[in-house]
Amino acid sequence: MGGHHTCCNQQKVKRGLWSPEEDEKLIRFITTHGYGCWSEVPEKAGLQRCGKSCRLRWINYLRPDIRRGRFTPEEEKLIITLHAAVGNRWAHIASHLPGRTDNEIKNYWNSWIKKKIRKPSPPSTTTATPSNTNQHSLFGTSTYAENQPNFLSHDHHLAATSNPPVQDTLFSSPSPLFMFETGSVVLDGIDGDRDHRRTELFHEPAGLNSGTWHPNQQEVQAQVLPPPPSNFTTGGMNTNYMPPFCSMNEEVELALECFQRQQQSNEWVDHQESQHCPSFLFWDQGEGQVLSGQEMAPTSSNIGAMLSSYPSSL
DNA sequence: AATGGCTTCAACCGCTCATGT
DNA sequence: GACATGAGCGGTTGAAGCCAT
Repeated sequence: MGGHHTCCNQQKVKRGLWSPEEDEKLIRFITTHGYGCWSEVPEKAGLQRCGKSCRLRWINYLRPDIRRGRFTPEEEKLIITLHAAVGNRWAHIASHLPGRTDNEIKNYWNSWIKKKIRKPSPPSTTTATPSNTNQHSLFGTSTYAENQPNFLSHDHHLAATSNPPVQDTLFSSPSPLFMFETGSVVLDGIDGDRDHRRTELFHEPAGLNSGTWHPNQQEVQAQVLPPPPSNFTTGGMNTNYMPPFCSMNEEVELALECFQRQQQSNEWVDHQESQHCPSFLFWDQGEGQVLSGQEMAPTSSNIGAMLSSYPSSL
C-alpha cells in the first residue's frame, strides 16, 4: 500500500470507459510519436487521463497487434496447460499467446472457472480433448457453441456466418498487417455500443516499421498463386493504400469483393479495383508468394463484424 | 414490455519490480 | 544503499448487454 497513487489522483483526470475520441487521440499520438514515458503521454496527447490508464488502454485494447475474439481450442488448451504449470501468472501465460493480453486471459479464465464451479459436470469440453476440437476453425466449435451460447452475440458472428475455408484463410495470419478506421460500422444492433467502441479509429501508423507492430509476421501462412500482373500493387495497406480514414463498410465491401473474386477465379483483381483491399492480395516479394487472406483488422471483432455484415457474399 | 439476475470484460486499484539518481 | 519514479502485474470492480421470466 505504500504507493498511494500518484498519477490517478491528480485533478481533472477522467476515469471510466474511454470514448472513441479519446481512443483516437491516443492512437494518433502513439502511432506518431511512440511512447517513451507513459506519464507524459496524456498531456502530450491532449487526454485528461493518467498515464497508467493510457498505458492500459493501449496495451489491452488499442495496440494494433492485439487479437480479439473467442479463444480457440488450441489457445484454450495452452492456457490450461500453462496455468497448471505457472498458476495465475497471466502475463507469463499471455506471452505464449501472441496478440492476447494478460487481462483478457485472466478474464477468460475467471469466467471459465466460474462456469466450471457452477456446472461441475465435466463432459470434457474445454479440458483439452484434441480429438473433439476442430483444428481448422479458429472460432467455431461445438464446444464453444454449447458452452457459450452468447458468443455469437458479441463480436464473433463469424463462425455462424462464414464457411470454413474462407474463415480459415481469413484467419490464417495471427498478425494483422494494417489498421483502418471502422468508426461507422454498426453491428446489427447487437452489443452495438461496446463493439462500436472496440472498432474505433485505426489507421496505419505513418513511418513506422510494420515489423515493430507485428512481430509474428513470419508465421503468416502463404498461398502459392500466380504472380501478380504488373499493374497490381505490391504490398499491403502499409505500403500503398492509405486514405487515412475510411469507413469500415467501404473497406469491407471492397475487400470482400476482391477476395471473393480472387478465390473464385484465381486471378488478380485489377489494381484500379483492388486498391482498397490489397490486404487480401498481398504479394510477398521476398518469398515470391502471395499471402492472401490477411487478417483484415487488428481485432477479430472487426472481421466478425465484416463478415456478419456481408454473410451473403461468402 | 418490464425487470431482475447473470455474464462479460474494460478499467481501476494496490502492490511489486526495475531503473535511474 | 536510499530514495524516487515509472512500468508491470494480478486481483477486483462495476457498467453494459443478454436473457429468462
